[in-house]
Amino acid sequence: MAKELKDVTKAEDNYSQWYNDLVVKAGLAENSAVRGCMVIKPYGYAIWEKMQATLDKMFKETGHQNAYFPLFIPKSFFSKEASHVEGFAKECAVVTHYRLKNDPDGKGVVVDPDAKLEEELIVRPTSETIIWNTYKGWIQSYRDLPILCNQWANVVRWEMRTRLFLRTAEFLWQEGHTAHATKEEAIEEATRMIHVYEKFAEEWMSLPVIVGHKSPNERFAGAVDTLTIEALMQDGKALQSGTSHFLGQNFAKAFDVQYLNKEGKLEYVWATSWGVSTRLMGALIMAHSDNNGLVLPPKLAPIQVVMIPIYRGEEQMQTIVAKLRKMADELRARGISVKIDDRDNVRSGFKFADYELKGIPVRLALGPRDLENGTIELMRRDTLAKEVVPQEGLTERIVTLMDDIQKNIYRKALEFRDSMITKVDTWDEFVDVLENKGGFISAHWDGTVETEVAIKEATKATIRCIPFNVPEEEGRCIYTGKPSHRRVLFARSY
RNA sequence: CGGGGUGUAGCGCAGCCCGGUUAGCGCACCUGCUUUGGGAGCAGGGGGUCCCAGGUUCGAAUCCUGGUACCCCGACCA
Repeated sequence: MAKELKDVTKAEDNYSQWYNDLVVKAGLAENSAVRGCMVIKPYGYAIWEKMQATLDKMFKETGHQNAYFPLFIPKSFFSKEASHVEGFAKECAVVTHYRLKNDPDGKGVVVDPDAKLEEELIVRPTSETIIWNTYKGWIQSYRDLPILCNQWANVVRWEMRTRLFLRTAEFLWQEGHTAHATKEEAIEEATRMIHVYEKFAEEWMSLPVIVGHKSPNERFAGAVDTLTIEALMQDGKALQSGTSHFLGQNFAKAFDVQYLNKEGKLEYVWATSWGVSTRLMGALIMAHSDNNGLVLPPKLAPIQVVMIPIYRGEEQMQTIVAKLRKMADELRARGISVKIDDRDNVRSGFKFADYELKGIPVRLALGPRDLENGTIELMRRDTLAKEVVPQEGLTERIVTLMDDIQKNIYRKALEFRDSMITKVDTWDEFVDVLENKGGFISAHWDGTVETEVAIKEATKATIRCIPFNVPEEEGRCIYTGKPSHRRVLFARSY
């Protein structure tokens, strides 16, 4: 069959090809004509919109407001924070001219050399610099603080290698940028927001994540501390799914943002920034999908219930569809999104397969047999289990089922994730687990950047995070044998 | 930027090595009939700058040279 997916369980050697295939066939996105960019198709965008709406609400509940800052950043802004420029310089798209003209030698257009910009503009890879340049004008006194802004935007990072959703040249995201009077308040904000992401991942995406600190080498360019949520994909690779940075006074100093405190003394402002992107879509797809396609958690599924009439002849179809409409209305009244697929140009078997591919949580099929018996066939996508249930009480059953499915998907992902955290105390074991099992490796590390880099070079594994809740434990570094006070999590990652 | 692969109908591909009628197959699409409880069947039909440019040749999808795009694997990264 044209739409058949490869077997995911046999895809270890090329999981990313399988993933790509799924994203395209499920109608989420496709590669665009522009290098490294993607087209997000309506179905994929509908999922992203649900994510957006939920996150946006959570941000507002924690006191934040939305704002918007320019797409273009003057080049000089970038050089103001040294480690920031170093981190992003290699992947910036640069605007050098502002006009085209007809090609004097013939067809088409060329860049007009007379239209060269005095100062080049960078297409934002992230907005710290332009925002802090703006905040400078907003902040004079402690009464102006805190500033708690979020921006929904696109950013561009000219990556060498791209993958749909996980790493595209242009991607959609939100970036929160806050300014505070004290260090403690900024740290509290960064911590609060990583927990917002944690809650969103676990409760909406059914995606278990590990929350912790990034190691110095993995830290955001310009941050004092980076907090992260790390998820595990089904191929055993980790995915950084959201980050929240404590920026210290680095950007305040770079952009000279000071405020007058109650005592009349000038002080530099403390900052945070935090973001999640369309990469979350990749996490959602890679964490839950199976050989039949996507598996969407009900809270993020654009369509939660699909109804398919089974019929012979026009007359029977009318009767069945009318019955389905009534059921659909009842479900909608309970806030459940329902689609009735009464197309008669495709057969029901095709529809079944197609909605499974798209990950619709619940499928209902109503046919002549059910009309006689007062029943309906119900299938849940997460387990693929089918049962024939009475029409009586259907709405209540489905309301409960939505919750069940949401939790079951989470539980399944959690069991897998936990089974893929391996405690390791020797280097041989470390290498063996990486090669043959994958997943997170909980091991001791001497705390130095040199060791971290050496391990990365030897194995491609990086420190994904130093979990918040990791217990103190004396041990010896897996690589150097030097003393260590706690385990950290290593993994190969996307 | 290095290594590998692929560009032929909307999609997936065969044909190329060994040049030769009107370029072919599956899916999709259109029309009709029969079907419809797990990806329908039959019949008819539409759709092509064979990636681009140059060269060899009586003749190029096929051979040669150069370009280009995309995919996979690395390095870089959310």
